Amino acid sequence: MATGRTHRPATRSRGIPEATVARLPLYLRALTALSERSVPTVSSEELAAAAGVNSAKLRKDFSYLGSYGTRGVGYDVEYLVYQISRELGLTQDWPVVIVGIGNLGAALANYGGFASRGFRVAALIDADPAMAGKPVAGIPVQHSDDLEKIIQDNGVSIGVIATPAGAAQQVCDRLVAAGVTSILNFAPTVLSVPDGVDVRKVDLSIELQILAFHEQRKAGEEAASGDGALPTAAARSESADQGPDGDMPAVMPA
Amino acid sequence: MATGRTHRPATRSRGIPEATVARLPLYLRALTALSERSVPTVSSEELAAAAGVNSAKLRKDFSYLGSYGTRGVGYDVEYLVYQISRELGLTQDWPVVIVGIGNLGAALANYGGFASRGFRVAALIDADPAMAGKPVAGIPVQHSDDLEKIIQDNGVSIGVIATPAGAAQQVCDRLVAAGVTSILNFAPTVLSVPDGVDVRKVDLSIELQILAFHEQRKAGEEAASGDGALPTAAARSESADQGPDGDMPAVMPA
DNA sequence: ATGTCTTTGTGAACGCGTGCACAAAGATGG
DNA sequence: CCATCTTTGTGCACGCGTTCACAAAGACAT
Repeated sequence: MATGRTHRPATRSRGIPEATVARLPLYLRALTALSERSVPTVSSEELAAAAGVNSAKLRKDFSYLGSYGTRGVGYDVEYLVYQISRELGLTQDWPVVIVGIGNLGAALANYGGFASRGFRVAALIDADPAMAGKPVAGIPVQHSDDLEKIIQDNGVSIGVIATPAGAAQQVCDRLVAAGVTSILNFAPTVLSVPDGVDVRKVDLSIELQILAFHEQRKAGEEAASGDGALPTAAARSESADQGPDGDMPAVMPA
Repeated sequence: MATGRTHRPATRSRGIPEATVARLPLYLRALTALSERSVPTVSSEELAAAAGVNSAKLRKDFSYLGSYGTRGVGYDVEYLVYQISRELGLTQDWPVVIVGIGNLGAALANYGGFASRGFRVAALIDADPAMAGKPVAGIPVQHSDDLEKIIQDNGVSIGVIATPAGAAQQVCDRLVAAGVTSILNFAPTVLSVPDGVDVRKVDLSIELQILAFHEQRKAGEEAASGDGALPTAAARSESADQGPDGDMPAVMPA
């Protein structure tokens, strides 16, 4: 998994644990798949298997939302889809801006899974004047000079940062000042934001490093790294079960 | 953050907690930045601030690696960079294959932050015959028919899946059968893998949904959703502190 | 050498998340 | 209406992760 919670005092919002919130989208995806197959009800056991979690955990998660199941039967798929969607705030439209239209930004802009989840790419913003006006994914790129106006005109509260690390904090500050209160950060930097602003971070490099750690453990051990030979301070390394909407990865062209 | 741990029995590898492992790359990035500014030593307080964590947590994390600090002074930057790199297995070369060269796969292939961390894109693989031979990021795309041979010839143990969800499990199975034991999955699907194989998942859609949840909490509450009016089952919704290498987000062209 | 001052390393307490195991609830059949 | 069977909802215990707070360790000055 490529996630990491940033700047979140583990504040349990109205009794729903953060860990549960993080799993709701997972359940929702599995449920939507069932819904498309016109499955009327599902047991916690089946749904848990589809979502890849423990069934007891799933039931406990749902218990935070209320008692939506029927004992002896299971959960009504359609009803549960609605309840989770509502809880996640997906029944409303969320305009989103993407800042930094490089390779990644463009890939994000092309992602088709936004709309089906209530997210709408309201604008693409880049600092490069040469990009301005050029359409990406059918949306013309706008220059970052107009960032504040774009945010306000569209009532945007969620921003995606896909700029180089050096620009991320500055972009973040402007987004926040303009009214954005939730940020998804792809830049490899720790963003500092005022209280009340949520930041979530996606960092491929970190994910790979975590995999490498475990990989080393699996492969190694017998390789017996010379633990004794500690280097001096100068010895630095030179260093098919298809989702409903999401038939594509998070970032995929149509 | 766009991460989610998948299929990991919280097995504490040789005493290093999983949560600590997930933070090591963060420390490493901060340390590398200090190293580039030729800062010789750093205190836990300073480093923690740079990495965006609590200083006590950082010290405890480091304590799992050993006693690398000097009381009254702090940590030797270069030495710590080396120790963490070694612990994460970044002192060796990790050949990686990317399967699914769509928008995202291409963006990943162009990511420059791989090499500086010991990761090397050994091959790009796609199922589309039209893609075969076409260079992406200077690397010719190979057809998925040759997947097994590519894995084995290059000694690849880490695979990145950037295919549509429908193909992900099948690709995963083939990767695993060919010898891959760590997978970074960008497809919105729960992958099932045998024991001994690590899977980490990156899902943009989930991250946005989590943000939407908190956003709704912040904006809402007074919006007073009509909780009483429960819909029938049919009422479904229609639905600049620059990192060293990582001057770019995880996925950015050179 | 002695004292002071800074910073590490960690013992201990606390809180969250997980999973077990079971009682309560309801469906279903006779 | 009663018995049986399935599945939920949850009380409880356990373990991991976080944080506090402080003793131990060393640098540095005198």
